[in-house]
Amino acid sequence: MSSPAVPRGSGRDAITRAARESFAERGYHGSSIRDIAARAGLSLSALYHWHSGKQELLTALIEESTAEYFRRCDEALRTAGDDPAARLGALVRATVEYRVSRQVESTIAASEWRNLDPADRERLDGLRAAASRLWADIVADGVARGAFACEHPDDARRAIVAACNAIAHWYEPEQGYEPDQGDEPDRGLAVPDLVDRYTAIALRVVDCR
Amino acid sequence: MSSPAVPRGSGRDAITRAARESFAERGYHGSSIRDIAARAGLSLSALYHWHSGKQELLTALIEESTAEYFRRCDEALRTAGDDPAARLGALVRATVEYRVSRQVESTIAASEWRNLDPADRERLDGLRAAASRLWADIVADGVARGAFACEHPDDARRAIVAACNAIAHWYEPEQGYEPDQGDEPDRGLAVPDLVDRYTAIALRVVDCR
Amino acid sequence: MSSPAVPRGSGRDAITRAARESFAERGYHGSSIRDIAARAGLSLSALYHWHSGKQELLTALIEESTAEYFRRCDEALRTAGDDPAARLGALVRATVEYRVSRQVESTIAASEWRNLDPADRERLDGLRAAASRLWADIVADGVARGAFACEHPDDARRAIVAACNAIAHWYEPEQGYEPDQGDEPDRGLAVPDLVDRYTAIALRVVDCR
Amino acid sequence: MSSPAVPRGSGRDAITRAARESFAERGYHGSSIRDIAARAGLSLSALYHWHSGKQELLTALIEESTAEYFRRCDEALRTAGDDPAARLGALVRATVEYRVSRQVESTIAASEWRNLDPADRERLDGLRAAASRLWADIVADGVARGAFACEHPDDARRAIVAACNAIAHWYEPEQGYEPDQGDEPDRGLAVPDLVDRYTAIALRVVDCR
DNA sequence: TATGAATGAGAGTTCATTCAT
DNA sequence: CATGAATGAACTCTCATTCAT
Repeated sequence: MSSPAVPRGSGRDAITRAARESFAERGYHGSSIRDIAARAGLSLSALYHWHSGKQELLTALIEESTAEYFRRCDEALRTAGDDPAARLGALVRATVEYRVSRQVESTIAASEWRNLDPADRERLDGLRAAASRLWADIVADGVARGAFACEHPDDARRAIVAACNAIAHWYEPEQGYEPDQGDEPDRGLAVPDLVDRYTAIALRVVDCR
Repeated sequence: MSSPAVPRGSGRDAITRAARESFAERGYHGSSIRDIAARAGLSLSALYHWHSGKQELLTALIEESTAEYFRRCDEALRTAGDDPAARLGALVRATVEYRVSRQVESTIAASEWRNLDPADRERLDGLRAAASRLWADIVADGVARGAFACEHPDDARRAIVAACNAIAHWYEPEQGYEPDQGDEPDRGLAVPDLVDRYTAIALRVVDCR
Repeated sequence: MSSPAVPRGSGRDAITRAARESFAERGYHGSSIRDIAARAGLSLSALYHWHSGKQELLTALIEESTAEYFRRCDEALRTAGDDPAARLGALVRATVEYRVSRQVESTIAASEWRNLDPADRERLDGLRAAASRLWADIVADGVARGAFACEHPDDARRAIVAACNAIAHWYEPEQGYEPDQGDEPDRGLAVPDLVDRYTAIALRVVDCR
Repeated sequence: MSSPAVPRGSGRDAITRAARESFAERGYHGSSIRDIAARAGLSLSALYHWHSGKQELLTALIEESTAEYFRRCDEALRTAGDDPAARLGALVRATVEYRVSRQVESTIAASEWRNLDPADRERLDGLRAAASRLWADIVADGVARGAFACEHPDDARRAIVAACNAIAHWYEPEQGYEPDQGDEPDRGLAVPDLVDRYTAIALRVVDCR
């Protein structure tokens, strides 16, 4: 009847995309796989042809996104040298860029973590803890070397991470569809500028000399 | 037959409590009204005797919690005088105290906001925006009067709010059940100390002179 | 609209009855719980109000029927005295009466045994083996005491049991709805007569002197 | 990629074999056509290339097996002479040999008969009735000629048939994989011996002089 | 020959809710 | 006040089958 919205053979991506949208809008438990399949322009059965179920859709999404975050952190720190401020800035940059480029996925990861199945959650909890350690080590090092003067490094770290993460909740990309709707001054802020701003904030939070 | 877990007449509260627990653990869509009734030690029908439905349980919880936040902000600002730093500190205190004393409810409010029914959501959106304005006005005022030197007041505001809000995700109250298990240095930190720490962070974020 | 086929509160039995019918007609996997609920004149949800699921319907049916068989065997042997022929006759009577009075359930038990869930199956396998031993002991005893002259007691036992069990496949109770349709001479044979016939056969199979 | 488990061109048989296994293990409605294809080491589409569907797999299996039973009965009776005992023995032999050599198929035929589609079922019902008549005629003849003294020929016939048919439920072929595991005395009994035993039983059941 | 992609119908089960008492 | 009984809609997932290549 109507021309098929999805070209033959490309069902997998269509479903992944639809799942991402639906999880973002309604949450995991609020999303029905019927809705996901419909969004993808496919039948319910096609979804099961490509994926093993609803849980797998969530797991794949979160896992891929979390892994990317780690890759970004790793790369950023590898080229950051030894200076605590530079290292802190590198991590801020990695986090901000991740939160902006993976705005939807990173938000889903944050809010639907508990809906991972236990085995996957445990595995990924490891990654999370490792990330937390990256931040903690840098702050501790900065304090130890007298670069950072903050009295409560753990709170500083948490504050910085929370601030960076929150970006995904409000940021709207540069070239939006409705540029005239300019009631939000930071709409369309370029990412490098955003990184600079949050790096500055982070350095103040740790009280960098 | 079995001794009633719930004293007569206190059914309403028992249900409210059970709903709070369940929403916190599994989210709104992940919670079943049967599970809530069971947690409360009551029958499904008793739940409907006291409340009009699942939606109402969520709305009441979020509304009450959000209203309390506003009361706290209001009171804090009323006694804060005119100094920008003092006013910012007052708002930080109100927010931190709220996030700690209403740890569970405030988290639910944040994550289940989208599941409010449209009418309620719209109404409460107004409160949210008002809160955002409280913060924004204080920061703007501080910048205008030269008390705060930060270049990007909106980002500063967002960072502070995010940091304060995040407290609910990790804070564990003072008198825990296992005080010896001291592997988390900030476990059981007293609330006034917490307020001081986050006030200091906030002042650094706005670059207060 | 139409008067309810099922009086309030009596849903449990209606469903049990419907499940028995459906399992008998179509087998376990061939029966849908939608069909079972419809046969019972109830909604799908009512089925789940009374039972925990399809599996439980099968298990309850088979378990109850199997237990009854054992009760019958037990009682029959308790009053049978010591004579091997009498004891064999007692077991034949118990089996025939069971197969006739529980015609449908016993057939389901036989054909759907493999669809029990593993835990239940294992438990009931114990009962089955015990029944087999009852038969085997009697035949062995009769042979040992020279009462039975058959050369292959295991085959004799199996033949007798198979013959008794098969009754459920063809027997039609005495007062049928259409007594004129007399093309089957044994239709409506009285149970005591049936017992006598099969007792005689059993005694010939073991070659009773 | 992977070495094909199934040699080219032998797909048809592989599927028939797999269907037989699956129907035997799980029953018709409990078997999925996907599982059958997987067992056969073929794709779902290959199954449909060779067969027209699930129903046909069942029909073919039952039909072929039932036809073979008739061939065996026919042949056995053709060479059996006129003596009632010899003729009864011939039918016992045909049945036992069939039940042993087609152990799996004959069991499926018995238990899945109702799942044949109506047209096929009706046709094959004719064969069944004819078989029943073969037995009945022989018994009646023996009784009429004074060779068999049993009082209830129909019950005798049913008992004999049931006993022979039951063999398929317990018999284990001669050359098992673990011949030492001799806890079942009749394991591996040679077929001619089995035939002798059941012939003897049958003759006792009809009370042959 | 043989395949991977796609489908509609239906499976068992759980949901929030209402009714009769 | 409070209950057990009952419901219809929706859920995730599997089914046998067909299509396009």
